Amino acid sequence: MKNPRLSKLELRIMEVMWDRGEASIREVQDSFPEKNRPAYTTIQTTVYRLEAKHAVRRARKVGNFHIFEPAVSREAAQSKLIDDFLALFGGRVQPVMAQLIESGKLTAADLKDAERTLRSLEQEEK
Amino acid sequence: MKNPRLSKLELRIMEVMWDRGEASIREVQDSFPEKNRPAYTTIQTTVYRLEAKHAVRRARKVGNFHIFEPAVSREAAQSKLIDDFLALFGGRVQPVMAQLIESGKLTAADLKDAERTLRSLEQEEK
DNA sequence: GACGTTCTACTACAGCGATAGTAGAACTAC
DNA sequence: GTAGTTCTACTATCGCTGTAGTAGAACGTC
Repeated sequence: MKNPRLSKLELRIMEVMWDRGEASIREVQDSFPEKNRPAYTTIQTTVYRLEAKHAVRRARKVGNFHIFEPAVSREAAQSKLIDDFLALFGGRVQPVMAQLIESGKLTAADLKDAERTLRSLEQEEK
Repeated sequence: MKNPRLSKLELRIMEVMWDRGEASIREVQDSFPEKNRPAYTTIQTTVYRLEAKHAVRRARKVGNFHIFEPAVSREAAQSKLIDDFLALFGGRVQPVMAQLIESGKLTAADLKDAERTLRSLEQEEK
């Protein structure tokens, strides 16, 4: 129940919540490009499911509509996502890195970046 | 149809195919730990679905059973997997790396490794 | 060649996610 | 305070995945 598994659409909705701090169903729907925008009730159903999973909660009511806010952090959700993904590779990071490099998705610049991140994290922990 | 999306169980079955080059349904089933081994027909159904997706094909028949072989490469399948995953992060590799580092799943040693892989790949391309 | 074993081909079903419709409540603008 | 708009709560459906059962064919052993 805590740190639930989020689907693609659910995650897309959570992004809006995380970015804004809170959002109504209408706001979430409007955040989709006009072309390819799900029906209001599609978003609604999915937000309700997020609520059932305790990923969002109703923050307050304005007029006749509810405003929702995240109940899980972006970090926690992304971490869960990555765990699930790594599990498909036997939980090992190495094959993922290899595949990323071979397909050209991970460049030398990305690696430099990663090293910087790592070092600054190490710094913090001291 | 080419480079299909594979589910967790499908992928687990493909691993056996890739490792051995070919396998019967029985062999695939036996590859699961005794504790937590799906029913024979569960594997069978899933192999049939892989066949429908053109991820495996029937290589030959021995006695009254079929032997299957991969029809997509591990690289292609993993690449698809990673693409789908990255799409959840807006197709960008950076947030994934950051999350991996922060959660401690990606260490300095892993990064060194990755650099080596990258360099040897660059070498090859010359 | 009869018997038990193993496999195939097919069917079934439940849970989840994406999708959206409908009825009725609530609100807003006159 | 009535009319149109918007939202809620609920319901429905479809495709995919994991799960497995059943009937009958094929096979191996004596």
